[in-house]
Amino acid sequence: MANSKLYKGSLNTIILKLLEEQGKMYGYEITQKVKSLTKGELSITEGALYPALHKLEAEGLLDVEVTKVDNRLRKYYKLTEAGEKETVNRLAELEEFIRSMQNLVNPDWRIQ
Amino acid sequence: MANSKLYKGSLNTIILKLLEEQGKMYGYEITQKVKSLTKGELSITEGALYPALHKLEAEGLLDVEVTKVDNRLRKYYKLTEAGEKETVNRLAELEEFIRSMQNLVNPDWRIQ
DNA sequence: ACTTATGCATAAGAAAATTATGTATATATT
DNA sequence: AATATATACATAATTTTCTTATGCATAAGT
Repeated sequence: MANSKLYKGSLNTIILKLLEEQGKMYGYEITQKVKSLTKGELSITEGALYPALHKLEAEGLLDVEVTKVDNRLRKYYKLTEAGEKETVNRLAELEEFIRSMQNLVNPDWRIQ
Repeated sequence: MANSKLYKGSLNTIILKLLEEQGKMYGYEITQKVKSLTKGELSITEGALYPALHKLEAEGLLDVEVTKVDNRLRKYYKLTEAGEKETVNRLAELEEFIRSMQNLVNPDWRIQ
């Protein structure tokens, strides 16, 4: 993965944003969604994703619902109320960060 | 620093980009430049900056020139030829990364 | 039969920061 | 004159956040 080193620190925000958008998702689904949304540019490794989900749950930002589909386990995650609030904050931070990065590396870019 | 956790992985690219732009810079100057360019949004800590400069130098991407100004030490860094080539690659990667992140967190954004 | 996809998880290690600390000189403030 | 802030470098200890490797299990494709 070309950009694998670059998304450090934003994984949690990506997870929260996707859950805000999609309502509920399970781990494997998140990895596939990120791949498709970024046309393969970013892939989340399982070694990063699952610990991140567990931590967000421990922090009270996510709720889990375990189900079985086709005889296989699925753990659906969704935002708690606290998670919804926190998502707003983290997204604002990430967007501000992206703008700052753009100012640094390409001051000519403009956001419409 | 609000966004301090978010630029992980991009510090080296930021350094290279600034040196490409400015020709030569010293460490303290880089910290101030990043602050001013991002209106205080990003600040590079010294504990991150100096090891990064040393590493880039060890990799042959930077050259150093030590001078004394007002009886104080300054270490001016500039890109080597290898550094100039690498800067192009890393900037392309970072820009691609930024676009990917935008697709994830705000698909409505467009780059002009 | 074998491989790939789906789905979870964790441990070991590496990378890249933060935080804390240290040294030293110059300038501004009280 | 004393003190604080700014300038300028550096490194060690620690933490955060990944990657890589490994493991288990079922389903679907070849």
